[in-house]
Amino acid sequence: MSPAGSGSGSGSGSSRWSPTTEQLMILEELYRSGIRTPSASQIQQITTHLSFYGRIEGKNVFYWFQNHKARDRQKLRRKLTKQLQLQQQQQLHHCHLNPDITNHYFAAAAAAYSPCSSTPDFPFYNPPTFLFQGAGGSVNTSEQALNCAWREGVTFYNNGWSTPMNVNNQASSSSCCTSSSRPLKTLDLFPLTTTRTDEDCTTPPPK
Amino acid sequence: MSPAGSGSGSGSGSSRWSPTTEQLMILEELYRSGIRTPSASQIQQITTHLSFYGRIEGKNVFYWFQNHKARDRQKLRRKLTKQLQLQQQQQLHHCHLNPDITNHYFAAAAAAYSPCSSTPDFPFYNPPTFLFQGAGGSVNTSEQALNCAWREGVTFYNNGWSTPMNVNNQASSSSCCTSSSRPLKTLDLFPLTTTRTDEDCTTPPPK
DNA sequence: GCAAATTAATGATTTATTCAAG
DNA sequence: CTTGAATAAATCATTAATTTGC
Repeated sequence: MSPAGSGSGSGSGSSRWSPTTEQLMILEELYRSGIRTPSASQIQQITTHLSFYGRIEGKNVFYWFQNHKARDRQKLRRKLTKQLQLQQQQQLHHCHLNPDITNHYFAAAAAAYSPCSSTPDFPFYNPPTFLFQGAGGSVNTSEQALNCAWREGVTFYNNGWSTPMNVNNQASSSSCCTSSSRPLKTLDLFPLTTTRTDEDCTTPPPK
Repeated sequence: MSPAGSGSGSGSGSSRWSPTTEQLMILEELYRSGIRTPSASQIQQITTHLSFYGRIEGKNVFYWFQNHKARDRQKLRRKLTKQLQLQQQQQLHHCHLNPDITNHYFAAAAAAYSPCSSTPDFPFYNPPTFLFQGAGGSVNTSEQALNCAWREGVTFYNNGWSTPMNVNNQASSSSCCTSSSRPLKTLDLFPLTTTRTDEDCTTPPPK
């Protein structure tokens, strides 16, 4: 899908972000590597990193993971449902099991766990909140233009979102609202070297 | 999770906000007066105003409206459902309608709209997005300690939330991350005079 | 080939549900 | 049991693919 070089935006002010292929690839890699609900600081890091490949904001990253997770789940669910129906039909056809037990949930779970299913992770059964560290936020945001205005993010109202955000990346440790001093423990989402370790992202701590 | 700091700097760290009676009264009045989903700047204003009566943060205001709206709705719904069931039972008893049509939704809607129902607003059928203005955000946040860190708000992770936030109110137009210049159109949520106009809040623009 | 029309993907918002403190 | 906080599900809305008639 989306061979769409999509010209990487270019067209400037389109109302909604559309990821460049590179951004998409990285996001998907992160997702595959286990990230599902990145923390605020992770989002910051990812955003900063991806902004090298084109215009992007934190909320885009946030939404992307939200949606990707949800739609993955939904896809899986749909598949299972279909599979289940088929099985039931076949069973009814074949050996005429008594259908009154209806432990569907069990069956579904079993189906989910046992068979092929090349995908390495079941979003559902992942620990919902991982990737925590005390680590604390207040990453030095590259997006200094960000409105501090409190909750521009949560209400989702576009009121103040359109951050100009120079597509420049990191640099600018403009301690805009940075709270005093922090460890700033970098999470190694993206290793600082250029080598792509490909597997180092966010191996979630046991919790 | 992460009771982490939370203590808002001050030692008083109870992990969750509980509104003072005054705060609650004001919030409820605002709710009654029609506010359902306050915009970011409204939240800022409300927060600032309420912070006079005790520790409070923007997210508290946000959540309060979210929950209040939702639970109002749910209460209404439950009431209607019950009412509906009663009616149906009675009807079945009385005139024995054929029950196979099952346009319950319709019935429910009808019931919701037509009869008494003293509550002035049906949350469901409110225009989902109102309270828009170009107005733009970047209110001069009183919470200068706010982490600009992008999305501390959206992910909801408490990572960086525990804003010290001096309970002082406005003052300090510490243009922390304030984007350049803005109209700062004050919305008159709280008229600067002491007279309470009681009806001036958020008459949503047609869209 | 190429736009207008249609459909499929998917970014962004809102609503419902769940968790847990008091 | 109430209610603040957080997440997941449903929904809306816009953009990209795709089709269709020319």
